[in-house]
Formats: sequence, C-alpha cells, structure tokens
Amino acid sequence: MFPFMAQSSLTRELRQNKPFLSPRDEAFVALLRTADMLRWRLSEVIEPHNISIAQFNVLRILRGAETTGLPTLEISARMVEQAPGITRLVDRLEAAGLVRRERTRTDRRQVLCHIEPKGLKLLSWLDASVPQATEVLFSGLKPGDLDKLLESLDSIRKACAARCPSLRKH
Amino acid sequence: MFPFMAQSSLTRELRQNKPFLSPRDEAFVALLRTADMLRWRLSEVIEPHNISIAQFNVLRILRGAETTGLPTLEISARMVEQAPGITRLVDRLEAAGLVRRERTRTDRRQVLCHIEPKGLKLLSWLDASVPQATEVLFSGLKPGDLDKLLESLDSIRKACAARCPSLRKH
DNA sequence: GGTGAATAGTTGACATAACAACTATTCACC
DNA sequence: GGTGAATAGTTGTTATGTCAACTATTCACC
Repeated sequence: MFPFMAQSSLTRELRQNKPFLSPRDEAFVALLRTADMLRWRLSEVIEPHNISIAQFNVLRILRGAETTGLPTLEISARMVEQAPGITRLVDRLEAAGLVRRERTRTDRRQVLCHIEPKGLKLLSWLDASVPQATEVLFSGLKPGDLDKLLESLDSIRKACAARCPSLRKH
Repeated sequence: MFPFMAQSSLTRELRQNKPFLSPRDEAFVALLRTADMLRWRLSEVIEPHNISIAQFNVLRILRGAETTGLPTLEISARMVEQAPGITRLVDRLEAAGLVRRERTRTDRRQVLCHIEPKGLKLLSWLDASVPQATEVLFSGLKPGDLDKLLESLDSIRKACAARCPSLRKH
C-alpha cells in the first residue's frame, strides 16, 4: 500500500524483505513475538530454581488459595497459558515436595491440591526477583500507554473468546 | 492501592481473588495470556493441515526466500517464536515433502533449505484462511489503537532485548 | 432407587522439545 | 601452511507435552 514507507522495526527484527500485509497482520505477529520474549526473560529468572513457567504459575495459583486448596481442574482453568497436561505437571510438583494432594470427602472424584511450606518458601524467593526482572520491561510505557495497552489486549481476548468455543470450558 | 476499584476483566478471567500488584504486572500477564489465545486460534486454522504453528512459520520464511533458499540457522533467526530444535523441525517438513535440503558448495558447513511445490501449495491454501481467522480478532481496535499497540510492543521488545543478551545471536 | 449422561481425574502410547556433547568445515593470523 | 577458535549443523538422551481411552464418582430424572 505504501511501498515507500519506512521499514517497521518488526520487519527488521525478523529480517523480512517484504512489509506486512496489514497493520493487523503486523500486530498479530508482534504480539506473539513480544510474548515469546517476555517468556524468555521470565524463564531466565525462574528456571534456575528448577521449575518451569507453568509450574510457577500453578504455585502462585495455589498460594492464592492457600487455606482452602483447589481441585486440579480449577487450577487448569486459572492458568495464564493453557496446560492440558495438568495432572503430570502437578505430579512433578508433588514429587518435588512443593505441593500436596488429597481426595475430597464431599466429592470423591475431586482431588484438592495444596501448596506446601517448601512451595511457599520458593515463591517468597521469587516474589522479589520476578517483578524486578519483568516490570522494568514496561518502563518505556507511560501510565496512559499501559492503560491503553490493557484495553487493547482486552478487546482482542474478547474477540478471541467469542470465536473459540473450544478455548475454555469455564 | 485502590481496593475499591472495579475488578479488572483479566482478574475475573483468571478467577483471581486478589487484584494485580501493579498495572505493569497486569500488562505482563495480559500479554502472555492474549498471545496464548491468539496461538490457540491460529492452531485451529492450521493444525487440521497437519503442520504446527512453528512449521507454518518455517514454510512462510522459506517462501519469502523461494529463489535463493536459506541456511538452517538463518531460518531459526527469523522465527517469530524461538525454536531451538530447528533441525528436527525441518526434518519433519522434509519427510512430509514440503521442503528440500542441500549442502552448499561454497560453504560446505551450511545446508540450504528450499520450499517445495507441495509446501507452496499448502501455503496458498492457508493464505486465505489464516488472515480471515486472525485479523478479525483486531476488529475492536481503531487504526490509532493499532499504531499505539505496535508502538508499545516495540518498546517492550526493545527493553527485553537490552536485558537478554542470550536472546538472539543476531 | 436405578439408569444414562456428565464430571474429575488418571494412565498409556506416542510425538515433540530441550540440553549437551559431537562432527565437519571455515576463518584468523602468526 | 598449520593451529586454535569460531561457525553450522546433527545426534543422543532425557524431559515434557499431546491425545485418546479409561476408571470412579456424582448428578438428573423418570
């Protein structure tokens, strides 16, 4: 459309010789790539502690329900990123002594998962270092930019959910 | 800070009982989650054709260099999302007849990868359906919103690259 | 209160990802 | 022109993810 337009920084980053078909196409790719970089940065901080990002997410979810515990599939529903293999993910956390499981008395199909003291201790280590590593990445954005970003992402997720009946059972 | 503030839609989505620590923290999570949903939507369109998102990305990259071909690690550097196992990823594409490989004469360490007619044909199927499925997800954003979004994501990636020496060899 | 459908989670088989060690080739430079 | 470091990619091993089939329990309702 504007072949004389300056090459976008994303085009340069991915060494593309052709511009994107549309701003929407570019936004799609930019989002995937930015998230991938954030994930990379996050894993640099947490993987030295021998847990994956997904496991970190499970621990945080369980800490949020420390007193009551949560059934396995409820954890799954609360994950930031989908993790279909939730059983084995929790298996590994249990094997590492970070989590404990027990069948409920009221509904004997359910398995309540609880975070263990060892898990809480690990999280307390990460409570300081994770925000320090991640929040600084947003320091180029003014408060208004952040609001606008959150709003745009919200709108995208809404459109996505409307079109992906299979996305969550919720 | 504002405990009386309306619960954010992300907090609701993830069924969190506590608000985010900061808008930056929320933006971090929102980005990961939005990208995950986009990936989900994309895979609904391309996986029925028996290729993964990463393989789709490789095919697109190779189409962009159809006449010359590309060395394996150059593909790796151009991927939207990191894929350390590039060799075996291309192995599978080759086994499926979508890609061809040959050692270069000038530098016999390199392996040039070329897209095959079968790969081009597959992409031409997806050329219509992928944008149709993905671009509509951005229809809630006005042109100005898109520009702002791209700009914010750019700033985040820049900060990320500056702090992740290990991210790319580039 | 008995039967079929739905829910909660596990398991097995298989595919893919991740990490480290390895080969082959080229480059830098003395 | 020979030697050590760097580059390009592969391979082996081990961990993790994926999909479908399976068990146990509960719910809906006649």
